[in-house]
Amino acid sequence: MKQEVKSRETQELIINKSFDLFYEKGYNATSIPDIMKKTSLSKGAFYHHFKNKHEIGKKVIEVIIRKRIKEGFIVPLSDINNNVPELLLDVFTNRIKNYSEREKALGCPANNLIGEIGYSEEDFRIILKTLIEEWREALIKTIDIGKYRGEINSKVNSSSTAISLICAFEGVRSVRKVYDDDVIFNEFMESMGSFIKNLGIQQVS
Amino acid sequence: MKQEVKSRETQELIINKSFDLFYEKGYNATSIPDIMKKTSLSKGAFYHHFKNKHEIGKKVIEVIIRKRIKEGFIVPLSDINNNVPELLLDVFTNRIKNYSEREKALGCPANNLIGEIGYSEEDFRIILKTLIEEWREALIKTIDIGKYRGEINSKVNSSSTAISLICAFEGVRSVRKVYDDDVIFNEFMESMGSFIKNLGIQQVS
DNA sequence: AAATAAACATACTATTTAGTATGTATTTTT
DNA sequence: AAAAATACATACTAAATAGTATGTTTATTT
Repeated sequence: MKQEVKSRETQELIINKSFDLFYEKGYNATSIPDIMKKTSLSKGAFYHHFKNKHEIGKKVIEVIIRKRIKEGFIVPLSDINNNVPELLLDVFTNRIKNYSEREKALGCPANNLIGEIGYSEEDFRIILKTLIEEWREALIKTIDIGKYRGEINSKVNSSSTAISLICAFEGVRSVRKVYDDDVIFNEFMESMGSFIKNLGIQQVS
Repeated sequence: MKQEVKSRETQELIINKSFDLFYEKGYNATSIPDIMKKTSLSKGAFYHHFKNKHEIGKKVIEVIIRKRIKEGFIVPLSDINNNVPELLLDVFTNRIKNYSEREKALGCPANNLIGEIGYSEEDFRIILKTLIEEWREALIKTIDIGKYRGEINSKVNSSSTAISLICAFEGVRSVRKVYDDDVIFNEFMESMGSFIKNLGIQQVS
């Protein structure tokens, strides 16, 4: 029992530190020795718990990145007392203001990983796709609730709107990475704001 | 004179093949030996023409990626006989349909590179920022022309709209990478289409 | 045509890397 | 309490890597 706890703690430490490094340096640029330095553990510890680098990559996506998307973008949508456009405005614009300088400069961990995978690393692609799908489904549900309540125009296509919100958001976090100020975020929030507000009024066919 | 031509041709070959590899495998995952295999040249040739890997990275961004953005997204905007919303619709949605399977699967080369750079590689960041700025300025001009002609609502913020278009577009090319079909593109085009059409009509304040 | 310089090729070094083999201390099981 | 298994650490191997040093051939200059 005591051993089980220790084992889990070690694994979590390795996963967390791996995430930090992948986020800062990228997946390919991070080596196993890099991870071991950060954890103050040995290579023996790593290979006792994980099969190889690919394995820790998968775990980081499945556990850490998934948790971040869930807590940052899916859970906040369940605050259904709030008006739906307000909710979307909050999740996709207001929250940007609270990002740390580090988060602004490093962008979205999921998106960074997507950028790194080419034809290779098919495993990563599939897990990341699942995460995006979970996010998208939650958004569709929220938009549908908005329609039902009359807060969102019934002509709005929930599915395509959901994808556009995700894409625009991932896009701005990516583009922001090349800037060293918040101009891009501020401009984006203005335009995104009117896009979301427009969901409530009559659309062009 | 003959030598000068040969030299330039060799450099161009190395730059082109490097771009192909960076696009397919990513910058960090591509080694100098990888590049040399693709060009059928030797290491001596590489280091005769370029100082190091970083140098070729810069050249690829400055020359190839810049050319792609210019030809693909800036030049088409100068077709000012066309109605501005139509022009934007063409550049940001219709053209997606003509992408090859390879381009769909690999996403946007510039965006992939942005994803890979963290705090490191400050040089790349600055060049990429310049490219985005050039793109943005061209878009702002186009939108302003649209306003002047009455094709775009005067209340539209040209600058924030330009950034949003770029972000959304980069975002969808990124998100598309994790899918293996065109569903995301199609859904995006619908929503992006109504966003652009909305630029022509009355906005919510 | 001799001297020079440019355009490469080949062979090497030093470092880093993923992954393995083998050890040891600590738990857990029997 | 002995045996076995777990959680690591240390020391290694083999391959890959960026970059250099030193050729050799071809073009250019004098």
